Amino acid sequence: MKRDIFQAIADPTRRAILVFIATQALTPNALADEFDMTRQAVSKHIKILNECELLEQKKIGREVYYQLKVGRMKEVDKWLEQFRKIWEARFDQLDNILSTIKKQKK
Amino acid sequence: MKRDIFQAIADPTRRAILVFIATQALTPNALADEFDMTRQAVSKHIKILNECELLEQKKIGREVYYQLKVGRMKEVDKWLEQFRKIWEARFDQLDNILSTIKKQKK
DNA sequence: ATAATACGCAACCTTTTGGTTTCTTAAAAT
DNA sequence: ATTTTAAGAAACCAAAAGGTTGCGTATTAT
Repeated sequence: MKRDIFQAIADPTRRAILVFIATQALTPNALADEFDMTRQAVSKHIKILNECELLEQKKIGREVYYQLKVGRMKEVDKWLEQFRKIWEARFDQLDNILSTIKKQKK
Repeated sequence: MKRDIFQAIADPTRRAILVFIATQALTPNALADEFDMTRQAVSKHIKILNECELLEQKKIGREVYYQLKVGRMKEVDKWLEQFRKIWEARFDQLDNILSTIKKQKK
């Protein structure tokens, strides 16, 4: 289904899950307790995050612990970089649109 | 429809549009030329980006020029910060999951 | 004055999303 | 040995997403 990390973080529940498992490993049930939805719904989100390779998992007995593979977040950071360059360089952001239109006109 | 910036950047076409208008102001028609879709489809994306206050616009005659309000991207950057802290602090990322499970157990 | 162009809006259609309930399997507890 | 618990998988459903075509209006060109 060709999912990417941008789609993964688009959903607010998924973003909340990511924050939860950023610093601790949790099971689907533990996560479901935190949100007002069934475990299966949470599991679906986990599945999506997993497809994006955002998770580490460790099975202990019948429990599965999931944790964020935090390094994968760098992908978003990297995409953002191109804009960061602009907002850091641009002091007079106001009326910038005027100048860039002018540039095109000539 | 309660859209936020994370949903705005979830769509690959929209991400491409954002890059295009980051450094220059463009009209919907000019953008539609760049993508394999109708102007109306592009306009819908623009509408969504606009709802997220990601755009500046300037009407000149019958043309409307859109440009990225680049500062709004800081919102994503800000969200990423909590993870950046972690990936910068964590040298031994491998087997981290083991230690965080252990922490819970005690 | 008339025709052409740029744009936004609305109706419509198909696919994807986010949730549910139900079922099965594997491990743990009694 | 039997029951309970954790979790993934499947079937199903309503709502949202992403696209299309067609229409109305404002501005520009002839």
